[in-house]
Amino acid sequence: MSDSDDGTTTTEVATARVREAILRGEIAPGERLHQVSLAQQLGISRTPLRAALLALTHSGLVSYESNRGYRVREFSPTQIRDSVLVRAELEALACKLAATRISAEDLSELQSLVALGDRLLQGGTLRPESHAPYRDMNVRIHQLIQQAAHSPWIMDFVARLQNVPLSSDRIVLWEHWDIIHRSHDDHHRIVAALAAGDGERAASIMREHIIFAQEYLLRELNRTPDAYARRADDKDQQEDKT
Amino acid sequence: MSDSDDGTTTTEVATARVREAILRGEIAPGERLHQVSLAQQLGISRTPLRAALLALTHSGLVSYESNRGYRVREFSPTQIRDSVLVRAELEALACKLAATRISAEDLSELQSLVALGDRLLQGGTLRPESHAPYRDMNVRIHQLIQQAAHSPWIMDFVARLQNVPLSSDRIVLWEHWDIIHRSHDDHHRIVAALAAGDGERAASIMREHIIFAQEYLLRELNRTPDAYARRADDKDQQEDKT
DNA sequence: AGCAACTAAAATGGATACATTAATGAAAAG
DNA sequence: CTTTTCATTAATGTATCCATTTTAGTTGCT
Repeated sequence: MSDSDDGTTTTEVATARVREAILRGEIAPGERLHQVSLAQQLGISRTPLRAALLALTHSGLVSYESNRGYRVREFSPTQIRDSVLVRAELEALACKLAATRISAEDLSELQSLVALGDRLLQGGTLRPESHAPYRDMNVRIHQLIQQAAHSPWIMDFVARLQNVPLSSDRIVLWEHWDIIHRSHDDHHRIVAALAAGDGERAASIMREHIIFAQEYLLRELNRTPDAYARRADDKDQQEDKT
Repeated sequence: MSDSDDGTTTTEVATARVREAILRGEIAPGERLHQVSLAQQLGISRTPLRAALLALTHSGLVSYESNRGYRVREFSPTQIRDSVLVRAELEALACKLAATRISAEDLSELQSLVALGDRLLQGGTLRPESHAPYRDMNVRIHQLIQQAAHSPWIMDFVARLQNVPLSSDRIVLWEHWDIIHRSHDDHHRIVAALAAGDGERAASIMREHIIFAQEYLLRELNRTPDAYARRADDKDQQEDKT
């Protein structure tokens, strides 16, 4: 087995490593994923690598054709926009379900997360060292609501949609702090609606919250295409257990 | 390789066969899927079988734990109900998207499918030999709308949700022909709304169309639990290429 | 007699060797 | 000179073998 064994199976570490390589853009979309060279590169045999590629196929990062191997999946601009619509609908449904099912613990954690966001945004802007905590808070809020919905499919499907480039809610344009403020105000309202048991209202806010963020991001990238490069800086710590 | 080679790979036929066995209920939910015995039973080696089990895991029929093997996934009644809510939301979104994107060909196929349903329902009831054509028509309408939405995720996610027992739109209570009539009237209205470009209206009807069907099915199964047995009679010809 | 620890058997995870299919390039014919 | 066909090469798909982990059974101790 590989030297760096952290308790998990070789297949799982291979999945994580190839996944990161793809998300970081080290392998271009459409590019072939040679089994032999990749296995050598990772220092493992083809067996666990094939399992990893299969896993990535089903999490939507890789495409496959019989006897013709695996490729990094590529997405059209339309597909990218559509993926956000689907995610918005799913997270809105999560709000509806969570409103009647959320536990007191989860609700209070949501409220403290919102309060944490307030502290990070104190002074009107975000200091660079607050970027990572803010992004983590954002991710955690969304995850927690999905978890409170107690629907395995919502979490699973949303996780797959997060793999679509430019669709992840982990991409934040840090310099646009007015937008960030508005976005965090949405968080306030969503959590308040959930606390009040008003799932429909939480869902409405969530839907707009997600769709606008994507729309704004794409608009800005059209204006200043170089902003995309910043995305690669953000380290990836999201797991993918399908 | 196995004797019955129809052009596809061993992994693919193994996936299909295990999938059918699970959907037919030949392997009970929660039951272990022994790799050695299953491979022997199928007359193949463990390698393609493991690939098949991994595929089924990611299509949601099988669960997996490291070093502890695969099991037939089991679903709680709540999960079953929730899965239909998710599907309803996804198919409603498909309507919204399809309304502006559907091609003339797809639209006319939808209209002829609705007309076919009218012919099958002539006389107020369904003859037994019309059951299969009616179910296929129903499935095709839903598939066609998803296809017209041009969103790979919607089709993919809905396909996974169809694997949840009692959630498939291929289950029809044939003796309740009044319900079938109402359901087909929904088809009329959905297609008409799509033709008129009114995606919101099509979405509303679709959502109710799906949620009610499930609600009614579960209610009837509570009254006469033996009706569930009929499900197994319906042959399965839906493919799962993820 | 009950519980714990150790041992053996069986099942899963991974590596290697073999078979089959697709891709590439060269050679021959039009 | 282009095109088609055939042969070679390389990559994927499958089978078998080995390693590691889990689990069940048994034995010994309290």
